[in-house]
Amino acid sequence: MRAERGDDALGVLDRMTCILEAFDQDDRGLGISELALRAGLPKSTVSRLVATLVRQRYLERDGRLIHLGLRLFELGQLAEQPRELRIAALPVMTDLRNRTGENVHLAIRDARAMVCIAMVRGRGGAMPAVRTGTRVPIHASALGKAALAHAAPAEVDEVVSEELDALTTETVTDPVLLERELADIRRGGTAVEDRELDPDVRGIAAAVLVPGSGLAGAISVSGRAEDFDASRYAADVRAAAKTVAQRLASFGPARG
Amino acid sequence: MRAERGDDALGVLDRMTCILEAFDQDDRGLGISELALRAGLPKSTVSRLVATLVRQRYLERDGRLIHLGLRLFELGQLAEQPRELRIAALPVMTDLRNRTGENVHLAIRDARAMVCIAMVRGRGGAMPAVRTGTRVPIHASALGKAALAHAAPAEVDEVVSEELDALTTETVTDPVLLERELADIRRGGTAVEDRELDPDVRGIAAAVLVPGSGLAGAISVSGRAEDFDASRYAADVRAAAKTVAQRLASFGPARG
DNA sequence: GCACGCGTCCCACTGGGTGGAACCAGATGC
DNA sequence: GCATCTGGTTCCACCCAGTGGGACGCGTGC
Repeated sequence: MRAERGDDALGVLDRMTCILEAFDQDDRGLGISELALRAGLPKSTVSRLVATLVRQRYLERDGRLIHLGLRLFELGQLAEQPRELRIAALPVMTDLRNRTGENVHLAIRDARAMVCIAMVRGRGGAMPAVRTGTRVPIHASALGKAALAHAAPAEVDEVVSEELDALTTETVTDPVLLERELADIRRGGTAVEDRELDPDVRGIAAAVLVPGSGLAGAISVSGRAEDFDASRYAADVRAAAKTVAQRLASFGPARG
Repeated sequence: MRAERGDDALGVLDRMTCILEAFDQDDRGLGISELALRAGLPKSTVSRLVATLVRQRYLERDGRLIHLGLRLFELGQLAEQPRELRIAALPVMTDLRNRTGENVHLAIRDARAMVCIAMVRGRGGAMPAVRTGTRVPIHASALGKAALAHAAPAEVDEVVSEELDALTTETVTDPVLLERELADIRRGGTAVEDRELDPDVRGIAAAVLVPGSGLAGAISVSGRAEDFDASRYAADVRAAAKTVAQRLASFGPARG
């Protein structure tokens, strides 16, 4: 009954990962047994490791329930890539949201997904489709398509070749159509998305491209599908992305 | 040349902590040697552990430079306490910022500090004194005082008895004065702060108190010291805190 | 060229980590 | 009341993952 990982040479850190991984979006604390089950580890091991992790403050414990700890949140905020981008982008995002009144998102590409690292809520109170810290599939969002359009052709092929799953009836899953769309994005500078991620949301995004060091992320404006006119915001989004890139470049020399 | 921790029975997880702890606010990546130095661990050990942590994606590596990884950011966002509070508070914060036009912060208490978990930038573009993920001393901020006022008397004593350091000339460091102020806060429902944290910032905050389960955090409005009138926002801040508490309570039964 | 600093690899040693089983605590039920 | 169940902790003999000093290789600068 070993832990279920491809390569079964697992050290303490791998076990720890299994434990931390076990938590997801929306559970309110797990007990040791449940945790052991999800992590695929013996209860005694989990009990011991959890005790250590609680001492280290990566986990918190409230009676029998275990939670991810505040310390983890703090550490996460120190992560460089999101931190720098967020600092560069926040004022620009706020400005963009003031101009448009819509929800504004900032995300970083990670493999086949975009990780949302900041958000400013619009005036309308439209429930944002994406929350900070969550991932969205790269092919099914304006953010993702904007980013993907500026990836190396080989990478694009790799993403596109894989089976693209449809999140709504509108999601573009045809490789050819998607590639064509990416070409348009490269030309026009913005990517649009029409109910491809959430049946009630539309959006428009632009990539944040830093001259020396390439793609840093993407920024988007989105709102309720009924009354959202993407074309109206294109210029603003493009300008915002450019400003963010400039600010980012001015902070310090690109790394790598 | 052992790692410098009070109790020197250190396992892998403790070593890992030493490594992750080594990163701070504003460095742009560390080399193995520098990291080993800061962590107080042998270079070979650090090299090996870092390799593992990179595999686990807690760290990222870009040539010789090591960074905290995106995965850590994602995990951190899953931490329950900040997540729930943030979800409950964000729309309310946005609304509060629209009413006031000033920077709005949300924080959670942790021992002698307040950890900022969300922020909405004001209209004025005043540089916020506090960023998401950072800590501010509990006695030197509106957020902190609002929270502290609702802690158990024993806890208050514990905090107050310790030496309180002055961050500016205005920071309240006298225990007696502070206790008196806390009493006022309990009475009036809001805490004010006048250049006590940053010589150019003033603010006002209210505690988010959830009936069954006590203090969940604090919410504040702050702005440039010159033209900031705390009293004008008192009612709004109080109302916002109350709304957040209600939303939080409505999400699910209190834990613990 | 030589010396220096940085990162990785090697390898004999050992104690931190393991996990099944026993144990304990509280809740439920008849 | 006793039996039972579920969830968490502790025990302890076994052993392999992790250790770290030192050798090695690489790039850099004097």
